[in-house]
Amino acid sequence: MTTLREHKKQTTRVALQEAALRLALAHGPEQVRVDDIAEAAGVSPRTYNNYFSSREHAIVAAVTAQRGSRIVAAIADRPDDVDLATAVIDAVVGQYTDTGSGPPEAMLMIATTPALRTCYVETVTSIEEPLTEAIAGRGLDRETAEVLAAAVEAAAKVALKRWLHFTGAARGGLVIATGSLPELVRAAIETFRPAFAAAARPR
Amino acid sequence: MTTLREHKKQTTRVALQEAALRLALAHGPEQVRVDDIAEAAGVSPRTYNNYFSSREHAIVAAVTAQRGSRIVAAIADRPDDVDLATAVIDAVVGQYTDTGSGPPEAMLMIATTPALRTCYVETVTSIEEPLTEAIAGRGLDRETAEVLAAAVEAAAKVALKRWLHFTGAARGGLVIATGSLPELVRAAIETFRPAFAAAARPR
DNA sequence: ACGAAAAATTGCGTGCGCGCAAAATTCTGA
DNA sequence: TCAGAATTTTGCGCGCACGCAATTTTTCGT
Repeated sequence: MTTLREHKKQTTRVALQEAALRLALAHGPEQVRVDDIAEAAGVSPRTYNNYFSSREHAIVAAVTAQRGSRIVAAIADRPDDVDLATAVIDAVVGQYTDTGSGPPEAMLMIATTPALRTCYVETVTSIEEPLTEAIAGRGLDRETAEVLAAAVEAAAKVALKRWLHFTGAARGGLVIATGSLPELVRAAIETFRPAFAAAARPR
Repeated sequence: MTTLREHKKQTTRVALQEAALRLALAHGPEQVRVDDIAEAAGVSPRTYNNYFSSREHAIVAAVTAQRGSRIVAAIADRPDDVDLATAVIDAVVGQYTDTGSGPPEAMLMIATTPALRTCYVETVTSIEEPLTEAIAGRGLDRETAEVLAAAVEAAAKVALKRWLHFTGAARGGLVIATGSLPELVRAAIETFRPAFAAAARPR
């Protein structure tokens, strides 16, 4: 087990995330350059892009880091007699509960900054592959698992966009009555329960 | 109807698309810079980015331009007694038939160039909004329509990735038996037929 | 037909993303 | 312990994306 290397990589990755979030919260997200983050993390600017492919990525990653692994764990921990749709929905919804979303100011900043908002929604993509594995692990063939995982991901994105839309609009004083984020996510994914049921039925 | 303006915009947009595709096919996609495309279209480099947000976008747009409007038309042209799922699936699948995909060399270039491949898959996103309208137009509430449209889009992306993966792999001499693109798209979306059925049922 | 309003084009400046090759660091086997 | 292999970090350079403000083009009311 090669350890020193992986450990160091993980360390600088976390250092970059935390530096990025801290600086963004302190000076405003538009005011922090990649060079600032790199310097704060004690690393060269070029190295930043070995870890994150955009300026916003590190900031958002500070909040969304281990989402994928948490979801697979949540699904795996569920007894096998729980039907697949329920297990998946609960697992994904669980990731969008207040707990574990990092400091509350962070989410506000992300919701009110267009570039961060976009990046945040895109990170939902990171659940696709683990979700596929988890679904395939419950006996569905891989092809179907991929499509269902993609659908869940898409539904989560839609829910997220709605929520961010309203949260962002709240800045302008206009607040429309709408569900909480977990409720929105659940309702959206629930649309596919019939598809899960049909896919789980051996044909 | 303000016409001169819109007409001119449409003209330069098309000029940029065609110039981009032509140059990319001629010299290879990596060898053509934004400035080259702009010059070939008789427009300033800065203007290029008023029309397309990335270097690859114009090239891909030359092939995918009016996909959204074609899909809504295809759905609208279907008699109302055809069930929604069928109408949507046929409409989307119809867009991935050989016809209308532009010159065949173009698709090969896109399939074998990573940056273009990524961009091409992303353009599927452009069907989301029109698809939402079309579905909502058939009597489903907007919320559900959005989620279903997103799922269809996601399924199409998965199918596209599979197809591109194999097409790309064919370069390396490894060809795995797999369906044609339309068949892949159809099979993927078919997964959601139950969800469409359940959503169409008034509750 | 003309002048003001609206909108598109353009040049400029800045920061970003990344390929490449050299330098530094870490790992492996003897 | 140490030399060579493997991997990571870094500096450099290029082209891209885009905000901004000035300029040019198109539209519209009279």
